[in-house]
Amino acid sequence: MGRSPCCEKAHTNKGAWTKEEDERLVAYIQAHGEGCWRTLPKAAGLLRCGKSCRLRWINYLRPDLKRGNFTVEEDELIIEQHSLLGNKWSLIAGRLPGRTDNEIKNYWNTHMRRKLLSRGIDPSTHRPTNDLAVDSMSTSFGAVSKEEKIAGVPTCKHQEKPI
DNA sequence: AACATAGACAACCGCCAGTCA
DNA sequence: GTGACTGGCGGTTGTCTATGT
Repeated sequence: MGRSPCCEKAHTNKGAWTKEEDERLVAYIQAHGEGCWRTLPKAAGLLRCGKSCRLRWINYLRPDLKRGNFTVEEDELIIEQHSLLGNKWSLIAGRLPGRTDNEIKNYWNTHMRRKLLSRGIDPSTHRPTNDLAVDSMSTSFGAVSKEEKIAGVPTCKHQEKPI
């Protein structure tokens, strides 16, 4: 069928955001709210894709973000939530005020994986690493079945979204 | 001092699900 | 009921910095 691209790629900037772009985006959102991401870049005078603006705002520019190191309590909460939810980063982020899904995902993939491995725990199954051979296929997290969702495992869409 | 490697994190890509005409 | 559009998500990549040799 061929989806239409989310934006005019030929006329959009890519890569790292400049300070000026950040300022434009923040100023626009403070004045008009988040609104429609597709039209926002044009309205704000940014040569960026709407998705890119959304990501930049959510992951970096939002005023309620708590930046800096994760606390021990946050570490433990992430491990606990990951063992329950798997790679549902947005859900985990919803339980950590001021943290974003991207931040948690990066933190997991760099720090936490190694931390768990050093404890002898497999980061994807939360089982002892020497206990892995058995049914490792069937216990993979991140692949939540429709049945599981219907049965009450919270879905990420439009739920528990941090503002 | 120069280079190589690893670590950290920002940003992009493709897919999926919800909404609406 | 159907298809297009949009927002949102998770996986992956790219780039910059720190550390080791």
